[in-house]
Amino acid sequence: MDAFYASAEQAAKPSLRGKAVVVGGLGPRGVVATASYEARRFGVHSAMPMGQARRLAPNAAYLVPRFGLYREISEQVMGLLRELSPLVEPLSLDEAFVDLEAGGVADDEASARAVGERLRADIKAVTGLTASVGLAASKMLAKIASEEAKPDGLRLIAPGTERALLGPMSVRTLPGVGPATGDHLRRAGITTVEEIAEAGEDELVRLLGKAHGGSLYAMALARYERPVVAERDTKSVSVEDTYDVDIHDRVRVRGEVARLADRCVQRLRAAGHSGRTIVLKVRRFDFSTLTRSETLRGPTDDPGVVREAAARLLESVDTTGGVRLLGVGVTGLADYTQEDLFAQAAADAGASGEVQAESDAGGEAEGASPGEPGEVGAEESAGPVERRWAAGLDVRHAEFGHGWVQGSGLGRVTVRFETPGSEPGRVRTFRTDDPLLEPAEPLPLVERPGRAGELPAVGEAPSRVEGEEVVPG
DNA sequence: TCTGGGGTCCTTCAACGT
DNA sequence: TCTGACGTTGAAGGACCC
Repeated sequence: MDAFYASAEQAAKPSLRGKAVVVGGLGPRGVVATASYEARRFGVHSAMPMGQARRLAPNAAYLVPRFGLYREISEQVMGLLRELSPLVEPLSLDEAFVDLEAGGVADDEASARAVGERLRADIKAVTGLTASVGLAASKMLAKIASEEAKPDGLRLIAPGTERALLGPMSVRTLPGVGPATGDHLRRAGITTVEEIAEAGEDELVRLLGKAHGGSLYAMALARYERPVVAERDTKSVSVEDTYDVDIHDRVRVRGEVARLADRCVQRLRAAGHSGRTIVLKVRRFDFSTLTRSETLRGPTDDPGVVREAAARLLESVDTTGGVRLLGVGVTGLADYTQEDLFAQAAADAGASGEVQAESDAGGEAEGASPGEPGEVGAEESAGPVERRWAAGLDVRHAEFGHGWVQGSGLGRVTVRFETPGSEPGRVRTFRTDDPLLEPAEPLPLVERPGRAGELPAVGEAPSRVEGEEVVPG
């Protein structure tokens, strides 16, 4: 999908169409998740500190991400892909590989193009958003093709033309070559893909190690082929928080670690997993990051056990000077727990109460949208609940209807009243505690057809390929 | 007002068992 | 009994991706 989060926001908010939109963390330490193409013209790009983005594009709309909405759109798109082939490998919410051959698509250029174009049309019809398709003989090439196709295009790399195409490209084009590897290669005098091929496998392995060097060499020769894997097992679950201000108070650090452990276990359980290795992550005031881990005798999904392990690990970490980030993770996942194996009876009596009591001290209401970043809600502090309205979130006003938060502060919240299907709407300002104003769910970007078949093309042979692969037989 | 969050994979080193 | 080779595991860190 093209500039996925930003495009979704533009589709949801008519007044933002054609405007610079930046989605990401809005706090003092936020970074850009996605910038619309209009914002990119100002030099704003993913992973850029939000402060820098605001300096470059002061008039852009800055919005908090709404993962619930993106997930829904993603599922629609993945559904279209699965109609194309049983072999669909999602890479993220907005990207996936599809093995067209496994879907019975004829192995010729015209057929592939036809499928790709129909897919793009179907995605547009179902989600209202544009997608780009890369077609090639391997995942790596399909990915490069899709990058070249953006925005809103299709690119096919014909068999036999791969090396000529890749040769002059920067090594950074290859997936897996980031800033560090790029630098490493540059110091060795290698800046293009062709130069990787010329250097030879031994030299690449010497420079980058067996795995990385070997795969990069294969990529440069366009010989890097890995199958599309539909079902990937999750290997770890983790949660982490960056704090607006460094935490110095050791007691507070302990408290945060306990909270993170609980949140991690919630996620672990929701995924139906347990895990054996507990990992604590600490990023200190100077951005140095360290991890400490401990492997238990057996897998657990007990919040108390994870919390205690995380607390033990914290004892070996010096936090004087302050910490900016804390995280707790679990790896070595299993789908049973040590506790399952015995003491089930005892657990029924005691442990179930424990589980309830601890995960949400603030009550059970969190279940619906736990910890969604930027959600409207109370800080976990004592005292009266002050509602915070994050920019971009949906709201409903009893009198004016559906809208979204344009901004808030000084006890006021500004709302623009519009919906995906409406004209750009009017803006009104309310007190943050206005009883007529409440958080709302996102509206669908496209009017649901309701009666299937009314829209002719949809469902014909939809799918979407951000990368796809046709493994040569 | 530099640098998020949630992942994956790889490398290195140490400890341990055979 | 000592030593070395080798495989496996665990711990820690780094690079990369979206």
